[in-house]
Amino acid sequence: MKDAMRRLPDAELEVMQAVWACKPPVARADVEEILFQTHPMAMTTLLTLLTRLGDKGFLTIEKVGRRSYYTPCVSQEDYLASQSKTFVDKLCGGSISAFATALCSSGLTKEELAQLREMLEEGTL
Amino acid sequence: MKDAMRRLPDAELEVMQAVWACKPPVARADVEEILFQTHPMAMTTLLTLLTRLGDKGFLTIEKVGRRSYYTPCVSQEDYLASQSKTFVDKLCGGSISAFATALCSSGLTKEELAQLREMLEEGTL
DNA sequence: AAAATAACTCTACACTTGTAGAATATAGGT
DNA sequence: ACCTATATTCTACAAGTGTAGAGTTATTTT
Repeated sequence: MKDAMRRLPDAELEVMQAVWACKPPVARADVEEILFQTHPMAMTTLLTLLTRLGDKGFLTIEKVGRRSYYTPCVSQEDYLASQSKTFVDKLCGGSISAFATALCSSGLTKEELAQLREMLEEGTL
Repeated sequence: MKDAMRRLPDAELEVMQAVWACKPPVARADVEEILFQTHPMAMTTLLTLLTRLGDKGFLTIEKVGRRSYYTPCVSQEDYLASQSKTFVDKLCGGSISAFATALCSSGLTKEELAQLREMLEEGTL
């Protein structure tokens, strides 16, 4: 489906996830508040990462006075779908059985694996 | 199961995959031959990557005269298991349903998804 | 309107990654 | 023992990543 999409580095991904968690358009302060729980960083660091995400085409940045507002250009669903494909292709060499084996010994609980199986069952989802 | 294991950068992963594809201990030339198909690189580049994999604890390097032999310290299965867990945790925020949705829209064929579901069914695998 | 404040951009720097030439060391032939 | 081919290590460098201080600009307060 989704064409291979550039993989975001860890810090940018965390910022992106915080943005996705908000109703757009998103202010820096919103993102900051969410990240405060999991990955506190200097305000300028956050702004650098937001700018880089804009450069990479993951966010649209709109300026109003001295404020900037950020809106995702890529949905979390599309990003995850793309990365899932990349995972199976690049890491598992395209082998579904290798992927299944990996999942079974990944440390996911039996319940989680059962849940996954069931969700895959429900057709196109 | 497996503790979170450092994620290998793309080039190192490709080398590691080539090493995994051989019966250990593996000589540089063996790796080179496999990589020639998919990712040709200068010999010294390959040697740099092998050394870095040694430094990171993914390979044991044994010298015999001027030759070096490489043996994986981490199995492909363990690495894949670890990265699968990381994928669900970090990218999907631990949500199996997000993961399932991602897989369904990843571009994997209906058949591949069915195969995955069936392999998850077979108990511990 | 000047001063204080707040938000963003610029600059910076250390570390990682991808890549490979130069230098070194060693086995093999003569 | 010497020269040569060759396998590995050193050195190097550009681009990417994580991080944040210094500088700039625009809003708010007095």
